[in-house]
Amino acid sequence: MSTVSLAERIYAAVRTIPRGKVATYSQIAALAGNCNLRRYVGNVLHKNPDNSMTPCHRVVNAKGCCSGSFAFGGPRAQQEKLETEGVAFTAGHVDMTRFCITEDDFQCMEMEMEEHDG
DNA sequence: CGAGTGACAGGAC
DNA sequence: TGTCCTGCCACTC
Repeated sequence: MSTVSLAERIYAAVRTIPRGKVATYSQIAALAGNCNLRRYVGNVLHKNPDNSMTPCHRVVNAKGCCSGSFAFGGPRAQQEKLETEGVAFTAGHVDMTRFCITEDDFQCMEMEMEEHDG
């Protein structure tokens, strides 16, 4: 069961995003245990933008862009980080058809979550 | 029109 | 107090 707080599970979910992929808020929320937490995901990421510990640059909205209004050091930094990992940008946003996590990735992430959670 | 989304804001416990 | 959840609502497809 959950031995950690919900916020920590959200971070853990973000950390399980495979390199070279991105995930949406809904997917992170689902991974954390409740798909209705999608609002809380953004909330919690904003409250703790410690991107050194949590690769929040791999978290984008459903369209594949960062919010635009706010990001750790600007949307530009997010793009550069992602490009370094192999995530290509198209017309200013991530090509979700290629870089959004798949169901396969999702299940791997769930297993990793269990390992961390116990 | 309905369904999905959200880097918010605020209420509930 | 902090953590969790949920509403609103404009926007997109």
